[in-house]
Amino acid sequence: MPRVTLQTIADRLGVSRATVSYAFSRPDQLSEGLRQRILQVADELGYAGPNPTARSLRLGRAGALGLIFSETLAYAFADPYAIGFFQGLATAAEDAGVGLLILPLPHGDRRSETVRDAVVDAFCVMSLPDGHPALAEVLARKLPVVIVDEPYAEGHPFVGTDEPAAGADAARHVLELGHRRLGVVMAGLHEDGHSGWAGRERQEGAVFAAMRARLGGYRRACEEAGLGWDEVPFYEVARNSREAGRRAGHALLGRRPRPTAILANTDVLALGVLDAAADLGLEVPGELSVVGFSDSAAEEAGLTTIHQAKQEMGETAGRLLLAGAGAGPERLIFPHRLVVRASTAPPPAGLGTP
Amino acid sequence: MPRVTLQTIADRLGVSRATVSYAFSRPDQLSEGLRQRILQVADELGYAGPNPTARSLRLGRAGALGLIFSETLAYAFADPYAIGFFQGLATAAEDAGVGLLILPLPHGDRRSETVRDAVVDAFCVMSLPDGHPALAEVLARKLPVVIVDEPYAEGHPFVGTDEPAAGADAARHVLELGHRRLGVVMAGLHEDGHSGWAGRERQEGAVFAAMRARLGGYRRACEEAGLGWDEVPFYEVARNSREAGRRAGHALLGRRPRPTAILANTDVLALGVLDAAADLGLEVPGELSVVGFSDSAAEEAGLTTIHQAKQEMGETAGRLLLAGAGAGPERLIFPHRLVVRASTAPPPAGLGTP
DNA sequence: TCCTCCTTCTTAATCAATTAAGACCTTAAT
DNA sequence: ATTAAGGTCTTAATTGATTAAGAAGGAGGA
Repeated sequence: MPRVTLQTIADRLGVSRATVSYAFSRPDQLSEGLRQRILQVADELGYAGPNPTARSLRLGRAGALGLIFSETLAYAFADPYAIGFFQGLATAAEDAGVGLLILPLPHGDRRSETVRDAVVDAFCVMSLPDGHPALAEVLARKLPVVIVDEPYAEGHPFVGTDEPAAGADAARHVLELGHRRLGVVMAGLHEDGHSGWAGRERQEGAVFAAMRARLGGYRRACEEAGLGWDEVPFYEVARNSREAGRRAGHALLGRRPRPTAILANTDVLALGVLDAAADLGLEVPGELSVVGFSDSAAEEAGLTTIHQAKQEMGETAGRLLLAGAGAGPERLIFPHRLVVRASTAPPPAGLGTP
Repeated sequence: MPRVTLQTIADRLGVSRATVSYAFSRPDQLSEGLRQRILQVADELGYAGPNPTARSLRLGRAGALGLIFSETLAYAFADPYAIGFFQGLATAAEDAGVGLLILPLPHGDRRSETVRDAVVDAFCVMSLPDGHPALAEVLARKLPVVIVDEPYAEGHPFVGTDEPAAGADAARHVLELGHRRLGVVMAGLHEDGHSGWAGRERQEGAVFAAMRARLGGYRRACEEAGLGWDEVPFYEVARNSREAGRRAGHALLGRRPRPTAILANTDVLALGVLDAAADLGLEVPGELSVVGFSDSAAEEAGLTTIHQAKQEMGETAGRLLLAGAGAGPERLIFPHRLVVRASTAPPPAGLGTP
């Protein structure tokens, strides 16, 4: 079966290609009778309608927003924070009648033309590590771009959180409750798959800028409270999963003196820490306080966390992109908020502020 | 700033357009020296690389898989079953180096050209109600298609579950435990936003075919156990949310005689029913048994449910689509499995099988 | 009768690439 | 010296549409 195009139909009816095009896209440009005949012949020939790619080329618009994410798609869909953001982005796309093209980045160093070949009108870049080649590929496309959370790139529209302040708020909360023995667990610092205790070097060398900044916030709050950062055990995990959080929880809670408060990088991790506490028969918040981050899986578990306006961030990013490049290099920092629930309380008697 | 195309660069260097094209896509077709000069000029002129749309047109492939979903995107991202499926689909897309284009369907009857204009190589249609116009629009595109779960359309590749059997398995489980007083809550039967008790008519007239079939499974098991279907209170909810499940739970548990077992259409709904039981101080599974569906949010809650191979279904759908239309009208029914956890047990003494 | 205005359709330029086939020149072998 | 083979670049066809401008014809008014 040969391809059926506008021309096929035109030839069959002895009219010009333009006429057939008008029959589909501008009914008022031709007589109703001819239009009906065209539509009928199109149907008989099994014409699938004007080719979208050709249309796209001619009209100069793709009708889609590209979304770049550092993790595999499967992983992205498993992260509640990301999903919240996607929901917002999707809402904006929906309102504008454009699609959302999720672009897989090959995980190894397998070269890919994904970004180069993506048929999109704009790109949303989310959570890429410092120096990830995909950012350069995106910028090379010279389309409107907005970067979400990381990496920090001068001169490009950005949507994110005041990470140092948010991190400090989380830490300050338990410090003000009187805790002096903190522990920290973070996911998403590096891409090398390493899990375990992390010293100064791995902390400061984290390739995900937002997490590095968040960590800086934790640290500043501790130091301002007179707590030496080196006294705070720091556990790094490769994956943001509940199970990883549990293992980290066991590591942290196995230390002597045992921490009375644990700060987790994400809610999912925090839930894992709660699992570990349950394994050990530790009462939360009586014997252990836990703080999460993002308010993405926290409510039902009664987790104290930092709330982020994920959906609004997504919607805003979407609207920025759809408004085109004219918007200029805006830098939108969304407000966060400490949400105190049932996972934090003052430390057990005798273990708090002297 | 005028557009920079291959031709611009060709003119600047006094070479042909073809040569410039080769410089980008087939380096072995020209001397390294010229190639470098071309690349340099391209850089100087701010050339963004070969236009993907034009490329797509010429090559006859879009590099994307279209995904159609009946709900708004925001809602789709909130449904764990859908997310599981997406993960699988995304994995397949990732492996093939193509993107996943999520297409918003306008919710009202606002006409849209989304499907007609989507630049994709194939479509995955998921959970559309009977007679939804989007299916016709998709079929009109004459691209490879696979339908997931619903609607049932003869002659098109299908990926789904044996819903009648799965529904029956869920019901039979509690019936075999000895329960005689059942209650049912289901989401996703209609699109009219109605919540409340649903009689024969609304049950049999459900526009979502898979849910209709699942319901039929519940019913058959009951009747085979000698239980009249009309004796089983049936509550329908408009949205698949935990909160809706809770309200339905209160309605069902407010009846006298009170049901000793409740079958829920989805895990999310089942969690809501558990909330309602907790509100009423009912012990689960001592005083009430609850069965969910999909095994999407069930594990941590200890919920008995029907496990579905969401991810494999997604991966398979993706591979079918990427293999092209040659695959023929396959009909793949994935196995399901009753997973018994801590939310089901025999009914309280005296309330079970005579 | 002549002019104007519509309606309906056609002409042809344009969107931005890819690629088979051919032309031209150099090198090496016979 | 002749021929074949390679390497390098060009020509031109092709992908499938959109749309401004123009042409042809008929209707209506002066």
